[in-house]
Amino acid sequence: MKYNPQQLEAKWQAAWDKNGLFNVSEDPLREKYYLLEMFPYPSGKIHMGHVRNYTIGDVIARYKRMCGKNVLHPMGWDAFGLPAENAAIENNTHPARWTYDNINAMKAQLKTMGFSYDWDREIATCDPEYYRWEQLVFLKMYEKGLAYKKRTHVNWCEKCQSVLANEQVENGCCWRHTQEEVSIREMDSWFLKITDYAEELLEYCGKLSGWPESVTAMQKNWIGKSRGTIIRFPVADSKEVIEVFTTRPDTLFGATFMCLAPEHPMIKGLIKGGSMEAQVMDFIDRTLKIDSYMRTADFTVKEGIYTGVDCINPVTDERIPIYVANFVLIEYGTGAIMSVPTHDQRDFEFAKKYGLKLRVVIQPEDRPLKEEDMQEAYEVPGILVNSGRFNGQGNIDAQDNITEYLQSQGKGYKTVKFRIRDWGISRQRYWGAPIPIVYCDKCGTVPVPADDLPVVLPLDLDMLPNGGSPLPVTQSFYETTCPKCRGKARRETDTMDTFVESSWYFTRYACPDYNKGPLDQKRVDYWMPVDQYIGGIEHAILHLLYARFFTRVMNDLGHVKVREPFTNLLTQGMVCKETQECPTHGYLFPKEVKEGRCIKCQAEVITGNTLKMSKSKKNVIDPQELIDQYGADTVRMFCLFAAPPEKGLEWSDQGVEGVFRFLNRVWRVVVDHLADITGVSPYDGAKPLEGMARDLHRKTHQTIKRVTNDIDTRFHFNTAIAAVMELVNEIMQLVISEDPKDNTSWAVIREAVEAAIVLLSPVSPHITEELWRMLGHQQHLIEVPWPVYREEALIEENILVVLQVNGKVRSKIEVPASYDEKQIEEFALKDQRVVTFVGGKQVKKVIVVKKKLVNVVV
RNA sequence: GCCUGGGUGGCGGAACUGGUAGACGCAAGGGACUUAAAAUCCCUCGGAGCUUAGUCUCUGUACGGGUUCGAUUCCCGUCUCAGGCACCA
Repeated sequence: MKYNPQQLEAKWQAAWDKNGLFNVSEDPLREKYYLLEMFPYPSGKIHMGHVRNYTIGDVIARYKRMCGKNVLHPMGWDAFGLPAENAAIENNTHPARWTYDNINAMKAQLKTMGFSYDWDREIATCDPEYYRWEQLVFLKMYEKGLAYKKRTHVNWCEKCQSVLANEQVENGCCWRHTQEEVSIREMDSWFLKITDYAEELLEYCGKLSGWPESVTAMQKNWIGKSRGTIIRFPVADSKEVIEVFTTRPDTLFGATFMCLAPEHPMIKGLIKGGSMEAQVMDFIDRTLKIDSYMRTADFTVKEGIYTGVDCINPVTDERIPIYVANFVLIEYGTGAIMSVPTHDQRDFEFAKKYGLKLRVVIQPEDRPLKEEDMQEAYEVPGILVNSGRFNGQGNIDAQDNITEYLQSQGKGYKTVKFRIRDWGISRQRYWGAPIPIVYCDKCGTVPVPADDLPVVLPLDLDMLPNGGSPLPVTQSFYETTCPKCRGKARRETDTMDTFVESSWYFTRYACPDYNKGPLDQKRVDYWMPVDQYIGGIEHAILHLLYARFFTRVMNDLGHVKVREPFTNLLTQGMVCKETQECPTHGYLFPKEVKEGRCIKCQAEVITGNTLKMSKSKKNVIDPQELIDQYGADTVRMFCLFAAPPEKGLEWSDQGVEGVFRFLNRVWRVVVDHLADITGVSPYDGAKPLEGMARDLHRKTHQTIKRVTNDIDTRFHFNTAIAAVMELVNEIMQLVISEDPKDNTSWAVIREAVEAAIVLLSPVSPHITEELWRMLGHQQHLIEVPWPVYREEALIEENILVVLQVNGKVRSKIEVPASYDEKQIEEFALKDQRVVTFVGGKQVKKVIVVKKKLVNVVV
């Protein structure tokens, strides 16, 4: 009987489905385990990245289930988003139609992979029954001031025809359109007040012990807390005061000029009627025309202009000039800085360029520092000089002392600044959740009453050919009555960033059918938090930070008990493959290459770098084709075997072959000896064993131990699979080379075969299920308890001891395991090769490591 | 520049707390079976050396040092790759 994966996989998937094998409910008597993979955007087809992500998750889900946990393992769809609108225009269809067709297609594909999802909990975020609760949460946030609208400078992507959040801008470009530079526009926009939670989000980064440090480090970086001091500089000959933010108050006595951001609101007033008014305005106009990416690029030359106005250094009482400078950022600190050219490299360069004064206020301990000799700023610790009463203090101590002094004089105060800014969620898009707000000429901004929710996204309208949102031109949508005065009013036509949906979907999985509120507290409290979350590293900041923020909001609103959503996080690496390029036809799909040549022109194909699989580079493998050829079990196993999950996975067609060969070996070892194996019960440890049977029995239990350890504590599925491969190799050896005739040997073989099947079942669930039934079992494998190794089976009568002389391996001996250290040492010193290498020299020292090694030092 | 994480055979990767470096797999080479091929099975496989071809010797985990009886593993320095942040005052 031949291994026919397609046929038996379909059979078992149907059986699991029919029995509702993966559907779960709350059971207070059992320990819960919530395993979650990041839900996909329904683009139409699953790709290798999905397959890897979901396979890793499925192995853990099945493993935990076999260990007796009540496992929640749901799946759903991040269903709003721009591609649906573009596709709708292109194919003359509707985003909803396109989205739901894609969901159906992808769901069918996921089912052919045999993943153990509870499909009864499926969520699509574009369903009004989902986003109505999101709208409700938005209204509650609005009430508490956590959602607000303001006119401000925002990031605009021309391709998206929409505003983007700061987190969605990468290297000055849109995160979805990496070639599209983001421009700055001034617009009305809705924001969520993530900055209220900045301190806590940062603090908990240090407590997320189940997260990779790289991710928490990135988040810390993004939140960007810095402690510093606000210092008030009076404007000379005026009552005005300019506040600056600095992290280096210790250098205050060396501040010899000030710089303002071009957008600083006080500039116009300061220069009005002054000698420099026209020139300064011209400079500001020129600077602001340059887009923000170019303006802040590191190669942009530092430039500034004197305003003609001075201010007073509050500790030296000296008049210092005020400049406007292109490198000062309005959004950080106060948009004004005090400049200390002697101890800050940027200020040093600026001062040299414009001939400004230098004053050393920190002296190194080993050499004198003089202003006229300086080639660069002195930025490391030292002792304060030229700093009045603070002279002689170490500069680190002086930071607090000077701040306290300023505070006592009313000239400044200690403060904390964050880099993170509020989350801009307005999108000028159609295919998203409507923001439940109404604008009334009389009453102003009015929230939609909770009873009127959901504000349903209308489906009966046509897309605009230019790609813009049809909502602002759809009268039936935007025309409404004011909930307060019943007069004519206009609906908000912006929709929410799709990251809002993904910020709470994981809680909704606990109660997807609940219709009295966003969350059914009882069920959510049972399942939350997510015990293990798995997804791509690309969401290190975006989704994972938003979700942590949103969970805190939901907690403050009383919807969930937890404050952190994800206890453990696994970020899997990308799936990569080398690119192939034809000199005339550009990048080629693997199919377009035959024997190293382009099938269109026969030119020799250039093999390029190994890069993340992407359609644009055409270095993609369609998982469906692999499933059709080898079956899901092979595809799943290869994804796990080729590399540990957090590392990149390099695609290898031969590697897939190899895994397929292995599964065939497992198949044959059972099928070819079915009568012999089923003729006995698995070895139970009662009868003493010897020879190869004893070795195999030991190997079986060693393998159980290794695999359990690899999966449970390390998620190193590659070594777990390797361990089972070793076991299968040993089974084959006994079956083929020894050709056993006795029942005891077959009983040991049966024990080993069953262990191999059960241990492999989370990885390749179909073939193992089939073999398990062949052996006469009735249960589904997922209902079989995870095997436990027997300690006594691991005991070895002889152990191998490595003998070293001066740290070099010279011999290996087998000694009875019962030997103590003294006996082993005696044995080692008598070993012929050890004697040779000692060569009659004086033995200085003998190190004995129990059951492992002896090192003789001469 | 700063913050993470890496660098081990021809390749993907093992080596868990410092104790035999290279598990497992791929590729390659040789052999068995076969009229032949496929499939399958067996053997070899880091490098160099050899008057004893071995249970041999030397060498080898990016590079240079150190600690240790012993270092892929710990410490210091350097190079390099990947990801993130970056004129943040």
